[in-house]
Amino acid sequence: MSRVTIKSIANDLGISHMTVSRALANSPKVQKETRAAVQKRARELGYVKSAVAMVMRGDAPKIVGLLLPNIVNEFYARFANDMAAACDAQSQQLIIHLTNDDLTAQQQALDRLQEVQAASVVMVPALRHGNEGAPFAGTMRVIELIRQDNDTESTAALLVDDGPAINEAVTHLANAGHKDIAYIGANHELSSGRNRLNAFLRGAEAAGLNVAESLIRTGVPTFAMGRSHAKNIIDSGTATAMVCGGFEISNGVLSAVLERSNRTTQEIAFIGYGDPSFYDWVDNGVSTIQVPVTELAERAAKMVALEAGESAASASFAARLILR
Amino acid sequence: MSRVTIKSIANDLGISHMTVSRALANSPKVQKETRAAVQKRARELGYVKSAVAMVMRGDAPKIVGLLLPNIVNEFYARFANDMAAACDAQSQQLIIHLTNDDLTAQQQALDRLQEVQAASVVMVPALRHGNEGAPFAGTMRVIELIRQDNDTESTAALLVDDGPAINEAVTHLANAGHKDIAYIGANHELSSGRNRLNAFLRGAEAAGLNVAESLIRTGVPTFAMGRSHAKNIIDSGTATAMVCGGFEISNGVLSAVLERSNRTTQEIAFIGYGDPSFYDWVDNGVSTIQVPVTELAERAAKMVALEAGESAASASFAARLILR
DNA sequence: TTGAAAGCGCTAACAT
DNA sequence: ATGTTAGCGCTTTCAA
Repeated sequence: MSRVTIKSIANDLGISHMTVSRALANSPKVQKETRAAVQKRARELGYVKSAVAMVMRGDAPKIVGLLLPNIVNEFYARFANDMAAACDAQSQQLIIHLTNDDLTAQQQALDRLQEVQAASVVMVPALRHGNEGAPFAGTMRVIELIRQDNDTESTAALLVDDGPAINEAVTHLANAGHKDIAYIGANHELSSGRNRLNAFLRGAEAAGLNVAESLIRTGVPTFAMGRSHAKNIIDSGTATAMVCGGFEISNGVLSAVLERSNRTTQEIAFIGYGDPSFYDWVDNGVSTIQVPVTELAERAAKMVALEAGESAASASFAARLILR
Repeated sequence: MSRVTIKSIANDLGISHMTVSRALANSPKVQKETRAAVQKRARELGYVKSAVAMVMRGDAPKIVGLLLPNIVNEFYARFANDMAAACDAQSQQLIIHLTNDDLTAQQQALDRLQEVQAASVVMVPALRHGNEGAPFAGTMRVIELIRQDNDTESTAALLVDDGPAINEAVTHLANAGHKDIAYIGANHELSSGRNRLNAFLRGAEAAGLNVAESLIRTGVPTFAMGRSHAKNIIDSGTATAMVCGGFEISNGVLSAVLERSNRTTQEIAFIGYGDPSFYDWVDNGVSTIQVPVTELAERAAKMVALEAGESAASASFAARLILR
């Protein structure tokens, strides 16, 4: 019941393991009949070439790592889905690790991937606070997704150019008569968080709005964070509209909006971030900032398919404001 | 720039590679100072033990395969998420392959996993039609999820006992006055599909309903399939309620229901399958058959953690009818 | 046309 | 306490 190897096949057939190796590689230097016989026997025995041995010999292992905070949020799920499909097409193995935006978990995952000699890692970098060390990925090709770690600006990144869309969202709300617009978004330790907030502020300024400080809420981007800030803002009655800057946050805010809308007649406008399919189905359609998942995943797949030497170039894809 | 190995460290330090090996394993048989020196140098050089070499030596590779039709449907996403978390905790690598319910893709994925010596595979088996061969997984431990392939009834399976809940769903609709209830579900080539349909039929019979054949729709369980059958049923006006038997189907049916509800005042009752979080948010809450994802994933994680020898026992978890 | 040897990184089993 | 050898599965190089 042990593994079928070229040696065991060779033994079985009473020939050398090299002949088996050549026969399985369809080498013309082995007798036609022997070749056929070997291939037949290999099939019968259920022989599978050991990728492990090949890697030991020096073949680049076809392994891609994917590090995500979670895989339930539809943005991450879609990205993982598209990456998995692309990897299947490129006969790469996709190894997924969850970080929950935790640095320790992230580093552990990176270590594991190094152990198996993963060639590339696509990761949503976890947030670092001050003195914590930068993630270490050894010789693996790293592609940062959505966010960029401050200390690794040399590594390739796939970012979302969401500034214009966020700006437009604010303008849209202002044009609709909203004077008090709140922003709930990811903390500004990462460039993406800062950029989103800045886009919001610029939009407000352009619309001639004065945004109270209490209406700017940033923090670790989680469902719970979005939900609690949204509840707080709604209950305080200090804003008539909210703009989100983060996938999880957006869902959290949405849940708060829906819950509160059952109690009061007071409507609060809300523009989400990310575009899970159900945003079209909820509450007569949720307006949102749509992030180009497919493009991101396609580009990521191309980058992990690059040869060992080639270096991947960063890229940025535009987000779109979807009004419903 | 090449990989740091025990040999390269040994060279660097002018000692034998075995001393390095022992030092890194914290063996007491090596001088305390040497041990410390080696460990320090290894850290400096960024040494990572090669999992590949360990597997070559005979260590069981800590690799788990996960084969899903897709990873976007929230049930699969949640399962993958929980499995990934569990695997991280058990220091296993989780390799995900998408099958799209296609047999060829499924077999390719299985072959890849055999190549890397995956110890276990958790898979939602793709549907087979008649003469197609059974999936071949070599010596890997196979755990079938949700559905069970007819020809592999010996392999372990994690199933959902949804009969009672489906039955209850029909009863509930009948009690609410519905006389014409449609069923849209997975095809009956797999036991799960048959079971669901049977549960529906038994429920209808118990309620004294005579279900027209045109109201029973089964087929390959996809979003599009559910959507088109639902549209057709709604437009024909032959039913006042629908029950779903499949995750993707359920979302497809829901999309049709929502689309049609914008045009007519005629309400059609609908009981979904699976419980993505947004079912609570859509259309004042969608009633559904809730499948115990967490329990399934937990059990799956336990099964893949078993030693090579131990065999995993099948299990079944009860689904619940959630009324909203 | 076939076979034998060597080596990828690692450790158990023997030397020393 | 440290070093040497051998072997896991495979292919490249060299020999017959």
